[in-house]
Amino acid sequence: MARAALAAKAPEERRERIMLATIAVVRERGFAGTRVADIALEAGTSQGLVLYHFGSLAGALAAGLTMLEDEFYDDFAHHLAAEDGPVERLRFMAELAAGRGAAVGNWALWLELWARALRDPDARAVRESQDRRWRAALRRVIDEGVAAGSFSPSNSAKSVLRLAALMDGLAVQLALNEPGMTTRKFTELWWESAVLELGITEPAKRGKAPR
Amino acid sequence: MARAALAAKAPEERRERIMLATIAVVRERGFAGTRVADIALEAGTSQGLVLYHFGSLAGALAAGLTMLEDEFYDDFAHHLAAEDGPVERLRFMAELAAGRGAAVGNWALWLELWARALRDPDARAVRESQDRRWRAALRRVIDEGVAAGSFSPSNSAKSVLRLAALMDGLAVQLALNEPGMTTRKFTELWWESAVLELGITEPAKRGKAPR
DNA sequence: GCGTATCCTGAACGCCTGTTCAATATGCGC
DNA sequence: GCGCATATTGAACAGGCGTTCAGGATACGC
Repeated sequence: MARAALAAKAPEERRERIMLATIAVVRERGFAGTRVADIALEAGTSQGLVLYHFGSLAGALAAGLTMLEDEFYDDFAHHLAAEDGPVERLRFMAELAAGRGAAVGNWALWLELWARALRDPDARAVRESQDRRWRAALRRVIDEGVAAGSFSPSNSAKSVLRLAALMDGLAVQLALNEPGMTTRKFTELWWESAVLELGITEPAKRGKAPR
Repeated sequence: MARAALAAKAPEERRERIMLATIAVVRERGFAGTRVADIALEAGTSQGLVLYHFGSLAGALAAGLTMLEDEFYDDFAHHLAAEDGPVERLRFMAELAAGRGAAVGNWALWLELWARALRDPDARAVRESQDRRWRAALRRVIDEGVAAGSFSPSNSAKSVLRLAALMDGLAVQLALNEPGMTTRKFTELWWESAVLELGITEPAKRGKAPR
Protein backbone atom coordinates (compact mmCIF):
# COMPACT_ATOMS: atom_id res chain seq x y z
CA MET A 1 0.00 0.00 0.00
CA ALA A 2 1.33 3.42 -0.89
CA ARG A 3 0.16 4.82 2.40
CA ALA A 4 2.09 2.42 4.52
CA ALA A 5 5.15 2.82 2.33
CA LEU A 6 5.15 6.49 3.07
CA ALA A 7 4.61 5.76 6.70
CA ALA A 8 7.52 3.47 7.28
CA LYS A 9 9.86 5.53 5.14
CA ALA A 10 10.90 7.86 7.89
CA PRO A 11 10.00 6.77 11.41
CA GLU A 12 12.09 9.52 12.91
CA GLU A 13 10.17 12.08 10.96
CA ARG A 14 6.89 10.65 12.22
CA ARG A 15 8.18 10.73 15.75
CA GLU A 16 9.01 14.37 15.43
CA ARG A 17 5.70 15.14 13.81
CA ILE A 18 3.99 13.64 16.83
CA MET A 19 6.02 15.79 19.19
CA LEU A 20 5.16 18.87 17.21
CA ALA A 21 1.52 17.87 17.18
CA THR A 22 1.65 17.35 20.93
CA ILE A 23 2.76 20.87 21.72
CA ALA A 24 0.33 22.24 19.16
CA VAL A 25 -2.55 20.55 20.93
CA VAL A 26 -1.34 21.58 24.37
CA ARG A 27 -1.13 25.14 23.14
CA GLU A 28 -4.69 24.98 21.95
CA ARG A 29 -6.36 23.00 24.72
CA GLY A 30 -3.97 22.99 27.63
CA PHE A 31 -2.62 19.96 29.41
CA ALA A 32 -5.97 19.07 30.91
CA GLY A 33 -7.64 19.05 27.52
CA THR A 34 -5.04 17.13 25.58
CA ARG A 35 -6.04 13.63 24.50
CA VAL A 36 -4.06 10.99 22.74
CA ALA A 37 -6.67 11.08 19.99
CA ASP A 38 -6.13 14.82 19.49
CA ILE A 39 -2.41 14.36 19.10
CA ALA A 40 -2.85 11.52 16.64
CA LEU A 41 -5.32 13.52 14.61
CA GLU A 42 -3.10 16.60 14.57
CA ALA A 43 -0.10 14.51 13.56
CA GLY A 44 -2.05 12.60 10.94
CA THR A 45 -1.29 9.23 12.44
CA SER A 46 -2.99 6.64 14.59
CA GLN A 47 -3.45 6.69 18.31
CA GLY A 48 -1.45 3.49 18.51
CA LEU A 49 1.64 5.09 17.07
CA VAL A 50 1.72 7.80 19.66
CA LEU A 51 1.82 5.16 22.36
CA TYR A 52 4.25 3.05 20.39
CA HIS A 53 6.79 5.84 20.27
CA PHE A 54 6.27 7.42 23.65
CA GLY A 55 4.80 4.72 25.82
CA SER A 56 2.06 6.85 27.29
CA LEU A 57 0.33 10.17 27.01
CA ALA A 58 2.57 11.51 29.75
CA GLY A 59 5.59 10.35 27.79
CA ALA A 60 4.46 12.17 24.69
CA LEU A 61 3.87 15.32 26.66
CA ALA A 62 7.28 15.13 28.27
CA ALA A 63 8.98 14.53 24.93
CA GLY A 64 7.14 17.39 23.31
CA LEU A 65 7.98 19.78 26.11
CA THR A 66 11.62 18.86 26.13
CA MET A 67 11.83 19.32 22.42
CA LEU A 68 10.12 22.68 22.59
CA GLU A 69 12.40 23.85 25.33
CA ASP A 70 15.55 22.85 23.48
CA GLU A 71 14.35 24.39 20.28
CA PHE A 72 13.44 27.61 22.02
CA TYR A 73 16.76 27.85 23.74
CA ASP A 74 18.81 27.11 20.63
CA ASP A 75 16.95 29.72 18.69
CA PHE A 76 17.32 32.19 21.49
CA ALA A 77 21.04 31.57 21.94
CA HIS A 78 21.59 31.90 18.24
CA HIS A 79 19.88 35.26 18.00
CA LEU A 80 21.39 36.51 21.21
CA ALA A 81 24.89 35.88 19.94
CA ALA A 82 24.07 37.93 16.86
CA GLU A 83 23.44 41.04 18.90
CA ASP A 84 26.17 43.62 19.20
CA GLY A 85 26.86 44.39 22.82
CA PRO A 86 25.50 43.83 26.33
CA VAL A 87 22.95 46.61 26.16
CA GLU A 88 21.60 45.33 22.88
CA ARG A 89 21.60 41.78 24.19
CA LEU A 90 19.66 42.80 27.25
CA ARG A 91 17.21 44.65 25.10
CA PHE A 92 16.85 41.61 22.91
CA MET A 93 16.02 39.45 25.88
CA ALA A 94 13.41 41.92 27.01
CA GLU A 95 11.76 41.90 23.63
CA LEU A 96 11.93 38.17 23.26
CA ALA A 97 10.37 37.68 26.67
CA ALA A 98 7.70 40.19 25.78
CA GLY A 99 6.61 37.85 23.04
CA ARG A 100 8.43 38.62 19.86
CA GLY A 101 10.28 36.13 17.73
CA ALA A 102 10.48 32.58 18.98
CA ALA A 103 8.45 33.27 22.09
CA VAL A 104 5.16 34.23 20.49
CA GLY A 105 2.32 32.64 22.33
CA ASN A 106 4.57 30.66 24.61
CA TRP A 107 3.71 32.32 27.86
CA ALA A 108 0.39 30.60 28.19
CA LEU A 109 2.24 27.37 27.77
CA TRP A 110 4.77 28.29 30.43
CA LEU A 111 1.97 29.13 32.84
CA GLU A 112 0.57 25.68 32.36
CA LEU A 113 4.02 24.23 32.70
CA TRP A 114 4.50 25.90 36.07
CA ALA A 115 1.27 24.50 37.37
CA ARG A 116 2.08 21.06 36.05
CA ALA A 117 5.57 21.24 37.50
CA LEU A 118 4.01 21.33 40.94
CA ARG A 119 3.20 17.64 40.56
CA ASP A 120 4.78 16.18 37.46
CA PRO A 121 8.53 15.52 37.70
CA ASP A 122 8.99 15.69 33.93
CA ALA A 123 7.38 19.08 33.71
CA ARG A 124 9.41 20.19 36.68
CA ALA A 125 12.63 19.15 35.00
CA VAL A 126 11.76 20.99 31.81
CA ARG A 127 10.83 24.18 33.54
CA GLU A 128 13.86 24.00 35.79
CA SER A 129 16.18 23.58 32.86
CA GLN A 130 14.54 26.43 31.03
CA ASP A 131 14.70 28.70 34.01
CA ARG A 132 18.31 27.90 34.67
CA ARG A 133 19.31 28.52 31.08
CA TRP A 134 17.46 31.78 30.91
CA ARG A 135 18.90 33.08 34.13
CA ALA A 136 22.38 31.99 33.15
CA ALA A 137 22.06 33.91 29.91
CA LEU A 138 20.86 36.96 31.77
CA ARG A 139 23.74 36.57 34.15
CA ARG A 140 26.27 36.39 31.31
CA VAL A 141 24.86 39.45 29.60
CA ILE A 142 24.99 41.40 32.83
CA ASP A 143 28.53 40.30 33.62
CA GLU A 144 29.53 41.27 30.15
CA GLY A 145 27.95 44.66 30.62
CA VAL A 146 29.74 45.14 33.89
CA ALA A 147 33.05 44.24 32.27
CA ALA A 148 32.33 46.67 29.46
CA GLY A 149 31.43 49.39 31.88
CA SER A 150 27.85 49.70 30.67
CA PHE A 151 26.21 48.29 33.81
CA SER A 152 26.93 48.87 37.45
CA PRO A 153 24.58 46.75 39.55
CA SER A 154 25.03 46.93 43.27
CA ASN A 155 24.54 43.17 43.47
CA SER A 156 24.39 41.38 40.19
CA ALA A 157 23.24 38.03 41.57
CA LYS A 158 20.22 39.66 43.11
CA SER A 159 19.58 41.73 40.03
CA VAL A 160 19.46 38.56 37.95
CA LEU A 161 16.93 37.01 40.28
CA ARG A 162 14.77 40.08 40.37
CA LEU A 163 14.86 40.81 36.69
CA ALA A 164 14.09 37.22 35.80
CA ALA A 165 11.27 37.10 38.32
CA LEU A 166 9.87 40.35 37.03
CA MET A 167 9.63 38.86 33.58
CA ASP A 168 7.66 35.93 34.91
CA GLY A 169 5.35 38.18 36.82
CA LEU A 170 4.71 40.47 33.90
CA ALA A 171 4.20 37.41 31.77
CA VAL A 172 1.30 36.32 33.90
CA GLN A 173 -0.47 39.55 33.08
CA LEU A 174 0.40 39.20 29.45
CA ALA A 175 -0.69 35.59 29.16
CA LEU A 176 -3.99 36.34 30.84
CA ASN A 177 -4.66 39.32 28.62
CA GLU A 178 -4.85 41.70 31.50
CA PRO A 179 -6.27 44.91 30.07
CA GLY A 180 -3.46 47.38 29.64
CA MET A 181 -0.73 44.79 29.44
CA THR A 182 0.77 44.55 26.01
CA THR A 183 4.01 43.49 24.45
CA ARG A 184 5.08 47.11 24.37
CA LYS A 185 4.14 47.76 27.98
CA PHE A 186 5.91 44.61 29.07
CA THR A 187 9.14 45.74 27.45
CA GLU A 188 8.81 49.25 28.76
CA LEU A 189 8.15 48.24 32.35
CA TRP A 190 10.88 45.67 32.38
CA TRP A 191 13.44 47.86 30.73
CA GLU A 192 12.91 50.65 33.20
CA SER A 193 13.47 48.19 35.99
CA ALA A 194 16.64 46.98 34.33
CA VAL A 195 17.87 50.54 34.04
CA LEU A 196 17.21 51.03 37.72
CA GLU A 197 18.76 47.74 38.78
CA LEU A 198 21.82 47.90 36.60
CA GLY A 199 22.40 51.62 36.42
CA ILE A 200 22.46 51.50 32.66
CA THR A 201 23.87 54.67 31.19
CA GLU A 202 24.26 54.08 27.50
CA PRO A 203 20.87 53.71 25.75
CA ALA A 204 20.16 50.65 23.67
CA LYS A 205 20.51 51.31 19.99
CA ARG A 206 17.10 50.38 18.69
CA GLY A 207 18.48 48.38 15.85
CA LYS A 208 17.32 45.60 13.63
CA ALA A 209 13.63 44.84 13.48
CA PRO A 210 12.84 41.70 15.45
CA ARG A 211 12.19 38.65 13.40
CA MET B 1 -32.01 8.28 62.08
CA ALA B 2 -29.68 10.36 64.21
CA ARG B 3 -27.30 10.74 61.32
CA ALA B 4 -29.78 12.32 59.00
CA ALA B 5 -31.07 14.53 61.77
CA LEU B 6 -27.61 15.97 62.16
CA ALA B 7 -27.35 16.31 58.45
CA ALA B 8 -30.45 18.34 57.80
CA LYS B 9 -29.90 20.52 60.83
CA ALA B 10 -27.67 23.01 59.10
CA PRO B 11 -27.62 22.87 55.34
CA GLU B 12 -25.64 26.06 55.13
CA GLU B 13 -22.98 24.61 57.32
CA ARG B 14 -22.75 21.55 55.09
CA ARG B 15 -22.48 23.74 52.06
CA GLU B 16 -19.58 25.58 53.55
CA ARG B 17 -17.93 22.39 54.64
CA ILE B 18 -18.03 21.23 51.06
CA MET B 19 -16.42 24.42 49.83
CA LEU B 20 -13.68 24.09 52.41
CA ALA B 21 -13.18 20.49 51.45
CA THR B 22 -12.96 21.50 47.82
CA ILE B 23 -10.09 23.86 48.30
CA ALA B 24 -8.40 21.40 50.64
CA VAL B 25 -8.48 18.76 47.93
CA VAL B 26 -7.35 21.15 45.23
CA ARG B 27 -4.45 22.15 47.44
CA GLU B 28 -3.45 18.55 47.82
CA ARG B 29 -4.03 17.20 44.35
CA GLY B 30 -4.40 20.17 42.07
CA PHE B 31 -7.32 20.90 39.78
CA ALA B 32 -6.52 18.03 37.49
CA GLY B 33 -6.55 15.55 40.33
CA THR B 34 -9.67 16.71 42.10
CA ARG B 35 -12.64 14.35 41.93
CA VAL B 36 -16.13 14.76 43.22
CA ALA B 37 -15.56 11.67 45.31
CA ASP B 38 -12.52 13.24 46.96
CA ILE B 39 -14.46 16.34 47.90
CA ALA B 40 -17.31 14.31 49.32
CA LEU B 41 -14.94 12.16 51.32
CA GLU B 42 -13.05 15.16 52.67
CA ALA B 43 -16.29 16.90 53.58
CA GLY B 44 -17.76 13.77 55.13
CA THR B 45 -20.80 13.82 52.91
CA SER B 46 -22.06 12.05 49.84
CA GLN B 47 -21.15 12.72 46.25
CA GLY B 48 -24.76 13.50 45.58
CA LEU B 49 -24.78 16.41 47.97
CA VAL B 50 -21.87 18.09 46.30
CA LEU B 51 -23.77 18.06 43.05
CA TYR B 52 -26.98 19.00 44.77
CA HIS B 53 -25.49 22.17 46.14
CA PHE B 54 -23.20 23.17 43.31
CA GLY B 55 -24.64 21.55 40.23
CA SER B 56 -21.38 20.19 38.94
CA LEU B 57 -17.77 19.66 39.82
CA ALA B 58 -16.89 22.89 38.05
CA GLY B 59 -19.51 24.69 40.14
CA ALA B 60 -18.02 23.38 43.35
CA LEU B 61 -14.56 24.44 42.28
CA ALA B 62 -15.76 27.91 41.38
CA ALA B 63 -17.60 28.30 44.67
CA GLY B 64 -14.60 27.10 46.65
CA LEU B 65 -12.26 29.46 44.87
CA THR B 66 -14.50 32.44 45.31
CA MET B 67 -14.87 31.72 48.96
CA LEU B 68 -11.15 31.31 49.42
CA GLU B 69 -10.45 34.54 47.65
CA ASP B 70 -12.93 36.51 49.71
CA GLU B 71 -11.69 35.00 52.91
CA PHE B 72 -8.12 35.74 52.03
CA TYR B 73 -8.86 39.30 51.15
CA ASP B 74 -10.92 39.99 54.24
CA ASP B 75 -8.23 38.61 56.45
CA PHE B 76 -5.61 40.57 54.62
CA ALA B 77 -7.52 43.83 54.74
CA HIS B 78 -8.16 43.37 58.43
CA HIS B 79 -4.51 42.86 59.28
CA LEU B 80 -3.35 45.55 56.91
CA ALA B 81 -5.51 48.12 58.61
CA ALA B 82 -3.95 47.16 61.92
CA GLU B 83 -0.49 48.20 60.79
CA ASP B 84 0.84 51.57 61.79
CA GLY B 85 1.96 53.51 58.76
CA PRO B 86 2.67 53.13 55.04
CA VAL B 87 6.12 51.66 55.48
CA GLU B 88 4.86 49.08 57.94
CA ARG B 89 1.92 48.31 55.69
CA LEU B 90 4.17 47.76 52.73
CA ARG B 91 6.37 45.55 54.81
CA PHE B 92 3.34 43.61 55.90
CA MET B 93 2.29 43.01 52.32
CA ALA B 94 5.77 41.79 51.48
CA GLU B 95 5.73 39.33 54.32
CA LEU B 96 2.23 38.17 53.63
CA ALA B 97 3.06 37.57 49.98
CA ALA B 98 6.19 35.74 51.01
CA GLY B 99 3.98 33.21 52.70
CA ARG B 100 3.34 34.18 56.26
CA GLY B 101 -0.02 34.45 57.89
CA ALA B 102 -3.05 33.81 55.76
CA ALA B 103 -1.04 33.12 52.64
CA VAL B 104 0.77 30.00 53.77
CA GLY B 105 0.78 27.45 51.02
CA ASN B 106 -1.41 29.49 48.78
CA TRP B 107 1.05 30.20 46.02
CA ALA B 108 0.85 26.74 44.56
CA LEU B 109 -2.86 27.23 44.40
CA TRP B 110 -2.49 30.58 42.65
CA LEU B 111 -0.18 29.02 40.09
CA GLU B 112 -2.84 26.51 39.27
CA LEU B 113 -5.42 29.22 39.21
CA TRP B 114 -3.45 31.17 36.63
CA ALA B 115 -3.20 28.18 34.38
CA ARG B 116 -6.86 27.41 34.79
CA ALA B 117 -7.78 31.02 34.16
CA LEU B 118 -6.42 30.63 30.65
CA ARG B 119 -9.50 28.60 29.79
CA ASP B 120 -12.03 28.66 32.58
CA PRO B 121 -14.05 31.87 32.91
CA ASP B 122 -14.80 31.27 36.57
CA ALA B 123 -11.17 30.86 37.44
CA ARG B 124 -10.37 33.90 35.36
CA ALA B 125 -12.89 35.97 37.29
CA VAL B 126 -11.52 34.88 40.63
CA ARG B 127 -7.95 35.57 39.74
CA GLU B 128 -8.84 38.90 38.18
CA SER B 129 -10.70 40.00 41.26
CA GLN B 130 -7.85 38.93 43.48
CA ASP B 131 -5.28 40.67 41.35
CA ARG B 132 -7.28 43.83 41.22
CA ARG B 133 -7.80 43.91 44.96
CA TRP B 134 -4.18 43.26 45.71
CA ARG B 135 -2.94 45.90 43.33
CA ALA B 136 -5.47 48.39 44.61
CA ALA B 137 -4.24 47.80 48.14
CA LEU B 138 -0.67 48.26 47.04
CA ARG B 139 -1.66 51.41 45.28
CA ARG B 140 -3.35 52.80 48.38
CA VAL B 141 -0.39 52.04 50.58
CA ILE B 142 1.93 53.72 48.14
CA ASP B 143 -0.27 56.77 47.78
CA GLU B 144 -0.46 56.99 51.51
CA GLY B 145 3.28 56.81 51.73
CA VAL B 146 3.66 59.52 49.15
CA ALA B 147 1.26 61.74 51.07
CA ALA B 148 3.18 61.08 54.26
CA GLY B 149 6.46 61.86 52.58
CA SER B 150 7.89 58.37 53.10
CA PHE B 151 7.86 57.35 49.45
CA SER B 152 8.82 59.24 46.34
CA PRO B 153 8.23 57.05 43.31
CA SER B 154 8.95 58.57 39.94
CA ASN B 155 5.79 56.95 38.58
CA SER B 156 3.58 55.29 41.12
CA ALA B 157 1.29 53.56 38.63
CA LYS B 158 4.23 51.82 37.06
CA SER B 159 5.72 51.03 40.43
CA VAL B 160 2.52 49.30 41.44
CA LEU B 161 2.57 47.19 38.30
CA ARG B 162 6.19 46.27 38.68
CA LEU B 163 6.10 45.53 42.37
CA ALA B 164 2.98 43.40 42.02
CA ALA B 165 4.46 41.54 39.08
CA LEU B 166 7.68 40.98 40.94
CA MET B 167 5.75 39.29 43.70
CA ASP B 168 4.13 36.94 41.22
CA GLY B 169 7.43 36.15 39.62
CA LEU B 170 9.17 35.47 42.90
CA ALA B 171 6.19 33.41 43.92
CA VAL B 172 6.76 31.05 41.03
CA GLN B 173 10.21 30.29 42.39
CA LEU B 174 8.83 29.90 45.87
CA ALA B 175 5.97 27.66 44.88
CA LEU B 176 8.24 25.41 42.89
CA ASN B 177 10.75 25.16 45.70
CA GLU B 178 13.54 26.58 43.63
CA PRO B 179 16.70 25.94 45.63
CA GLY B 180 17.74 29.15 47.29
CA MET B 181 14.31 30.69 47.26
CA THR B 182 12.86 31.00 50.71
CA THR B 183 10.33 33.13 52.50
CA ARG B 184 13.16 35.24 53.82
CA LYS B 185 14.81 35.62 50.44
CA PHE B 186 11.50 36.53 48.85
CA THR B 187 10.95 39.33 51.33
CA GLU B 188 14.50 40.56 51.05
CA LEU B 189 14.55 40.68 47.26
CA TRP B 190 11.18 42.29 47.02
CA TRP B 191 11.82 44.83 49.70
CA GLU B 192 15.03 45.98 48.07
CA SER B 193 13.15 46.49 44.87
CA ALA B 194 10.50 48.48 46.69
CA VAL B 195 13.16 50.64 48.23
CA LEU B 196 14.60 51.26 44.81
CA GLU B 197 11.23 51.88 43.17
CA LEU B 198 9.77 54.06 45.86
CA GLY B 199 12.86 55.74 47.20
CA ILE B 200 12.00 54.68 50.71
CA THR B 201 14.02 56.56 53.27
CA GLU B 202 12.64 55.65 56.65
CA PRO B 203 13.29 51.98 57.50
CA ALA B 204 10.41 49.73 58.44
CA LYS B 205 10.23 49.13 62.14
CA ARG B 206 10.54 45.37 62.37
CA GLY B 207 7.70 45.12 64.75
CA LYS B 208 5.24 42.50 65.80
CA ALA B 209 5.96 38.90 65.02
CA PRO B 210 3.83 37.73 62.10
CA ARG B 211 0.90 35.62 63.03
C1' DG C 1 -51.17 15.91 62.63
C1' DC C 2 -50.51 16.52 57.47
C1' DG C 3 -48.39 17.76 53.27
C1' DT C 4 -44.89 19.85 50.94
C1' DA C 5 -40.43 21.82 50.02
C1' DT C 6 -35.83 21.11 51.27
C1' DC C 7 -32.01 18.25 52.19
C1' DC C 8 -29.42 14.13 51.66
C1' DT C 9 -27.96 9.45 50.24
C1' DG C 10 -26.17 5.55 47.57
C1' DA C 11 -26.54 3.09 43.68
C1' DA C 12 -26.64 2.90 38.85
C1' DC C 13 -25.71 4.71 34.31
C1' DG C 14 -23.07 5.76 30.57
C1' DC C 15 -19.53 8.21 28.44
C1' DC C 16 -14.82 9.28 27.85
C1' DT C 17 -10.30 7.96 27.16
C1' DG C 18 -5.66 5.70 28.03
C1' DT C 19 -3.81 1.51 27.04
C1' DT C 20 -3.41 -3.22 25.01
C1' DC C 21 -3.16 -6.22 21.24
C1' DA C 22 -3.44 -8.91 17.10
C1' DA C 23 -2.73 -8.18 12.44
C1' DT C 24 -0.19 -6.22 8.67
C1' DA C 25 3.32 -3.82 6.10
C1' DT C 26 8.06 -2.41 5.38
C1' DG C 27 13.00 -2.54 5.00
C1' DC C 28 17.24 -4.87 5.60
C1' DG C 29 20.82 -8.21 6.57
C1' DC C 30 22.16 -12.70 4.80
C1' DG D 1 14.31 -14.36 -2.11
C1' DC D 2 13.86 -15.29 3.18
C1' DG D 3 13.18 -14.02 7.73
C1' DC D 4 13.35 -10.99 11.34
C1' DA D 5 13.22 -6.48 13.60
C1' DT D 6 10.85 -2.27 13.21
C1' DA D 7 6.71 0.55 12.22
C1' DT D 8 1.96 1.27 11.94
C1' DT D 9 -2.89 0.60 12.29
C1' DG D 10 -7.57 0.20 14.13
C1' DA D 11 -10.42 -2.12 17.02
C1' DA D 12 -11.41 -3.74 21.45
C1' DC D 13 -10.94 -3.42 26.46
C1' DA D 14 -11.51 -1.82 30.92
C1' DG D 15 -11.38 1.39 34.45
C1' DG D 16 -12.52 5.90 36.13
C1' DC D 17 -15.56 9.34 37.02
C1' DG D 18 -19.21 13.02 36.39
C1' DT D 19 -23.90 13.09 36.51
C1' DT D 20 -28.70 11.30 37.12
C1' DC D 21 -32.21 9.50 39.82
C1' DA D 22 -35.42 7.29 42.82
C1' DG D 23 -36.07 7.01 47.45
C1' DG D 24 -36.18 8.55 52.16
C1' DA D 25 -35.60 11.72 56.11
C1' DT D 26 -36.35 16.36 58.12
C1' DA D 27 -38.38 20.73 59.07
C1' DC D 28 -42.06 23.71 58.78
C1' DG D 29 -46.28 26.08 57.46
C1' DC D 30 -51.20 25.31 57.98
